[in-house]
This record gives sequence, C-alpha cells and structure tokens, in this order.
Amino acid sequence: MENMDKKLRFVEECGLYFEGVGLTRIAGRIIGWLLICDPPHQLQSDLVEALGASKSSISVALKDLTTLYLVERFALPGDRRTFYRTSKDMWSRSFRARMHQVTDLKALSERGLEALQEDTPQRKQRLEFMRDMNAFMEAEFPKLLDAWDAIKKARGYDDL
Amino acid sequence: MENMDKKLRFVEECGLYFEGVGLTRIAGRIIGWLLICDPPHQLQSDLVEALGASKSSISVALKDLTTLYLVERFALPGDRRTFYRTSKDMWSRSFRARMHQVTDLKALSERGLEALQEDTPQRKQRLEFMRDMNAFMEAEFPKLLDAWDAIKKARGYDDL
DNA sequence: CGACTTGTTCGGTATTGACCGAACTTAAAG
DNA sequence: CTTTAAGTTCGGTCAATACCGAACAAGTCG
Repeated sequence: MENMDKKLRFVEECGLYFEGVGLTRIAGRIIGWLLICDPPHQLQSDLVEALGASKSSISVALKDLTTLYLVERFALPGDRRTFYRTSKDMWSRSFRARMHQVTDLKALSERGLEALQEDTPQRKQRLEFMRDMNAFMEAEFPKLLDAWDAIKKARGYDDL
Repeated sequence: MENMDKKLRFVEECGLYFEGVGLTRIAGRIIGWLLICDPPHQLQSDLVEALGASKSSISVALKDLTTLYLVERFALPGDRRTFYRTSKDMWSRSFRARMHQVTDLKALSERGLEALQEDTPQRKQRLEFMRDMNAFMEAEFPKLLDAWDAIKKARGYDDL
C-alpha cells in the first residue's frame, strides 16, 4: 500500500489526540485506522494486525467506542462475523459530548450559588457570570450543529 | 460561615470536574474555592488552610493555573505578599482552549488526507467530512464568543 | 546579623489505569 | 462429539503522575 508510513503516522497521531481528550490511546488508534482503511469496515482481527495491539485491548476499546457511539458494529449478509466501522454521526456525537461539559459547568455554578444563598450579591457575581455564560453557550451551540446539518445535506454528505 | 459544608462540597465537585477535563484535582479545587471565597483574592496560605492540601501542591497547581491564564497573581498596595484570584477572562480562555481541540482535529484530518493522496476519492470521504465539519465549527465558534462578549457588555458584566 | 515569612524545588510514595497474555465462553463446522 | 474460529473476561505488570513532606532559596523584619 502506498504511503503506509504516513498512514501509520496518522493513526498514531489520532491515538495521541484522542488520548488527550479522554479516550485511551488504543481507542484513538482504532478511530484513526477506521477513518482511512479500505474497506471502511474491519474485523477485530484486522485491527489486531493493523495496529499491533492485543486481541483483548482491541476488544475492550471497541466496547468503549461502541458504547460512546463513535464506532458501530456492522454485518455483511452471509457472513457471521462482526465488522466495525466509524459511526455515521461520530463527529456530532463528539461535539455533543463536549457540549455536555458546558451543561455540567452550568449545573456546577448553580450548586455553587445554592451554597452562597446567605451571602452578598457581590460575592455571587463570579458564579452568576459563570452560569450565564455557560447557559448562553448551551443554548447557542446546538444551533451551530443544526446549521452544520443543513450544510451537510446541501453538500450531499448525507450518506456518509 | 454559613453553608460551609455546601461550599466545601461545591469545591470538591469543581475538583472532580476539572480533573475530568485535564487539570489536577487540586487545581480544580483551587478554582472552586476562588470562585466562592471572600475576599476573591487569596494567599497561598489561605488556600493551604481552606483546602487542606500541602504547600507544595498548592504552589505547583497555582503555577499551572496561572500559566493557563485561569488564575492570576494579584497584589495589594503596601502588602508585599502575592494574592491569587480567578482571572477575568478564565471562561473565554476555557472555551478557546476547547476550540483549539477543533483546530487540532481539522489539522489531523488534513494530515490524514495527505496520507491518502494516492487513494480513491471514495476512500477520502471520511476524512474530507471530518475536515469540513471541523473547519465549519472553527469558523463559527468564535462568532459565538463575540456574541457573548456583546451580551456581557450589555449586562454590565464588564468589570468582573 | 539572626529569626521569621513566603514560596519553590526535589525525592519518594502510592494510586491509577492502560495494556497484555492466558484462560475461559460461545457457537459454528466437520 | 470434536475441532476450530471469534470474542470476552481476568489477573498481573508496568508506566505515568498527583500529591506530600522536607530541604532549600529569597527576602524582610527585629
């Protein structure tokens, strides 16, 4: 295969990236590989071979990734084996997960304000600002996702 | 102080939250405390006492937090000691840091596409979609921050 | 000069968790 | 019923790192 070194480097970079945002390195490598492999659906044994990781690690990582809906199981007619591929909406999933952090932050600010009930308005300012900013983002960000969905359709990315 | 238990619980939740997004638990607790303390600026020794952590841990965590511009050093006239408080723009900093993840993903997709130069258009689709979606978010998200800045001014949050 | 205050750095410990290999399940094929 | 293939679970190991205490540095009072 051409550019195999570049492909493997890409896979490693995915490993590092996703490790940095809370997944394991192996899970990130799997995502990287599933983004560039041919065909786009792969067996566990394919991944074991391509990534040089153990069967057990691949198994666990795939379980995590499917639970997060980043990767989905896939079957071929007449084939009893299970394939895996990146899920169609993995990126909106990722963005929504990030947005959940914002929701958590807003909730956190509200818990903080409860604790400051008896205190001066002055003292509550920091948390009120935190709450309002996160509430704003929580309200506006989904609109961005909707806007992207529209563009996506317009560009014919539907069937990805 | 009223509701001290609730305040401490809030501090712990901040610790867990920020630990979950890449900081240390102590750094998260410091942020939590600095969000609710009175006065809003605190000495290292205040934090040591309030959080029950060691001097060294507080020192290191504060160094990290100031490097990230989430917390800033603060001085009082006639007082040679150094105080710390949450930085005015800590939340936009946080959002910008998150946006940087999007920039990284876009870059990653481009590196992947380089590796697929010799391959079929079909095979490039996954990465092209990844690139385009992240480019879209990278372009649109700053507008949200700008919009919030405007609202912030309108609400008189300027001087926070 | 001492004595104290404030803060940083360093070494060690202890926890966490990612990963692997091997044992164990399940089920299909011969 | 045995054999082979496919996948999960378990126990152990190894690496990373957060945190602490103690030693160290710098500066400020008496």
